[in-house]
Amino acid sequence: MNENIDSQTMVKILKALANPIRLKMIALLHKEPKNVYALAKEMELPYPLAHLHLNGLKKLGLVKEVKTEQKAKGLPTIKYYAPSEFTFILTPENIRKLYVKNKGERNG
Amino acid sequence: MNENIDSQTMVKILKALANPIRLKMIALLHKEPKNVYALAKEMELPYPLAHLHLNGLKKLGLVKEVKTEQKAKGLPTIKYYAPSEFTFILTPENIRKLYVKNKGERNG
DNA sequence: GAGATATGTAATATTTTTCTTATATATAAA
DNA sequence: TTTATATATAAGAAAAATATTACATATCTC
Repeated sequence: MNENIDSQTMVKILKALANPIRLKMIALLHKEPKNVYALAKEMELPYPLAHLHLNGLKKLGLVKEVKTEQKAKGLPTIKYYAPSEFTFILTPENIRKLYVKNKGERNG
Repeated sequence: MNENIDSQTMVKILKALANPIRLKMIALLHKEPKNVYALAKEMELPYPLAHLHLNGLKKLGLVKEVKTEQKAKGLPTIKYYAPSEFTFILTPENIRKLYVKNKGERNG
């Protein structure tokens, strides 16, 4: 799956994705990077709610700021987000591996 | 990812896996099929809680009954569970596909 | 000036999830 | 006869997640 991720982190990532709003956000941002305001409009959500959900994804590194734009001085910088290029392969075997502690394996 | 699964079902599956107890259950059952009582003891959980969590996984088809055993007549049948052989590949692209409605594509 | 654009946060309220306690059944072992 | 084995469910309590409302800032268009 993903390099040395532990079970607690995996639970956090799964929790982040296990929500209809956040999952759809990933889908929409993958189609085209968007700012929170545009995302909120498109999804018909109040801005603070959209901001809250996108923030959760951002904190876990599932989405990233990919571009900024300032239309005029004084106006807030518009921030465009896109999903990061994650790949999580969920199988019983991979889930089991999350609990096999990885004692810092390295070459050298 | 997985044959014609829709976003709502995916959210349910992710919710089921996005819990430390349920995720560990999958890991433990993958190592070796177990009954709920044994699982509860091993995880140091009260039986009703273990039963509750395993039931959630069972309802979604993430774990299955693989063997039953009755030690004596009158005694309850011991039910052994193991994870089903699921594979969910989580990528932004696969998540996007969840929202592209699949108009019953078939051959013939 | 009102409404739309655009950001962000805090406080509260609501809803959902999770956990505990209690109930019920039945046998074997100590 | 108490404890351990083994199942299952329901009710209520506690905790966490989710959603709303309000606030603060700033410009542009109508």
